[in-house]
Amino acid sequence: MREKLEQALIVALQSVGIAAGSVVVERPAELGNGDYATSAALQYAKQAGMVPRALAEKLVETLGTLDGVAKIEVAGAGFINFYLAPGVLAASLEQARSEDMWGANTNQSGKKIMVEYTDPNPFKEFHIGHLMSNAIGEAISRLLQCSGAEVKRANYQGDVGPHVAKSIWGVMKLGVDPKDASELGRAYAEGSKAYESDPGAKEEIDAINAQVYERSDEKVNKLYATGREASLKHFEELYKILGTKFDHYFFESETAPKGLALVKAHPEIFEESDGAVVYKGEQDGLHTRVFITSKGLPTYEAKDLGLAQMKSEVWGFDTSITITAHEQAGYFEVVLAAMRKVLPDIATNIRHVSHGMMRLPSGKMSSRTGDVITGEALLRELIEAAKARAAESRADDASALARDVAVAAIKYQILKQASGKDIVFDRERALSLEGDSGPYLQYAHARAHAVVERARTQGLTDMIYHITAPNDLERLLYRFPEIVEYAASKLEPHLLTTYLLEVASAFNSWYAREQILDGSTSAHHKVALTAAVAKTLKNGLWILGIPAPERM
RNA sequence: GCCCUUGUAGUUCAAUGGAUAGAACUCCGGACUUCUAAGCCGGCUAUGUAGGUUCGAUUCCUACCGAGGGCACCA
Repeated sequence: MREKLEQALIVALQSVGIAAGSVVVERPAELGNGDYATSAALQYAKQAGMVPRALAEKLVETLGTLDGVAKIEVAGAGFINFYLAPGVLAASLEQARSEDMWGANTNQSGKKIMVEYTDPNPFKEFHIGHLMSNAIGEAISRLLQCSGAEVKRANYQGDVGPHVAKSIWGVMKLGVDPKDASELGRAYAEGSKAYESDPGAKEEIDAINAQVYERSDEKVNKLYATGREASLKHFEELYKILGTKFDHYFFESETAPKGLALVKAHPEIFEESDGAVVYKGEQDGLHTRVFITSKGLPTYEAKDLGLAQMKSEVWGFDTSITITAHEQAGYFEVVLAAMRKVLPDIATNIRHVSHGMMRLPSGKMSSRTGDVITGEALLRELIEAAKARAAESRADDASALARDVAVAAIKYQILKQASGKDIVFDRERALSLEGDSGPYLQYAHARAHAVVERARTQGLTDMIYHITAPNDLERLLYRFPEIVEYAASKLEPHLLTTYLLEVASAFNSWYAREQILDGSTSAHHKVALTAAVAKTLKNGLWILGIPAPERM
């Protein structure tokens, strides 16, 4: 429809002697300004030698009547607003009501895309940053799936490296149980502190680090195997609650030897400096980074080269997207610059998406100092907060509902804002289940679902009528597929989140005004509209990775 | 010092270069013997500063001020 209007406008402009390469037809923010609008008249008024309003009127006259458009009018300084024909809206409502794939598109059809996210490290806490990466990564994966792409979810975990050595050292020192995942986080904090303050401990930890790579010490091997397994098992429980199912797991213990080999095979690209092997990023306007330490161990940089190679070996992707916090953006650029030389074919298909960080009002969280809110602790708190209400709800399983509501609350808080910005974590706000929140969307969905169910038991069929005067809700629903497309093209889930809030809000207002099951003939249409709302919210929430319970 | 991100109501966030800058939380005030009150209706308050580009700037450019992050053997 948009393209059709743009084409018609270009033709109309030509008739007044203006060769416009392109015109922009947009969605007015206010529904009162039509379903589509253009400011072309304002843009080209000068060129046409006319006042904007006169040009706009001239264009409207030239456009005449368009198929699917009920009304075209000039407004404001010279905007041209298009109002869709009721039949067009009715057709899309019918799709919304009846089609399971409502909202999906085929823009990325046939594309194979790997999305890597969450990336927690065994032996460390699963903190809020991982929750953030998980929420964003899952939503992006689903946006791409809804665009027709074949998506594989990947999780890359650091099971070797200094943090592991610190944790193992802490386990030995504190004598904690390595089978207990939460104790490992504590052990890590202990080891990390000692590493900085106690030279003796630093030496021991460095030794353990080498032993982990070489598997040379029985006791360390055993602690390592037990702790690694406990961590990974613990993470799986969280993924289950969060609704993520990974297709591929990569580990630093696997990427390390590959990365090491890649760097060593390219002495023309990497050079030695102070005993380490580095890549001079200055040649690309960046900075130098170490790929192999002076002790001969691969750093994260080298491992990432190995990872890229592994990824393309396990699955021939068209694009691989890595989602990390913004603090790694600079690092990633250097790795990518090096990768363009070492693995040029793969590097062109790698994309990095960075998001802001979760901050405490007091400042940055740090797992090294233990100043963190773990993802698990936060989820637990949220579930507790949701329990009282869930117990009074209509849900068959109150504890399952409490969990769904908790996941919605935290994910919504993350996905409602543009991904580049930091999120200031406010406990009270996160625990709030009202207003601009995930549960608000869930509630609107459950409500709509309940009405449709009731209509079914009454034997009332839902049917979209040929609308005479479309209301805001009907016009809003029409936009859903476009919003999904737009959010997918930008890899920005928040565009969908804010839209769903509008839909839920419009539905709640409408619901408060209208009696839906009023026994009149229009009840058929109102139930159908309610079903369309339910489907839109359900599909939209699915894309965001937020559960949509049917009863609350 | 250099690089990246970022400054919008008291607070947390929106606004593909457009129309009266939207929500929510907080606070105040309402409605309901009707399908779910995690809901609805009404009220208060905002674009860091100074220039520039443009018919039009929260959005683009420049400078300044503030915040966060990164910049050699951590991930």
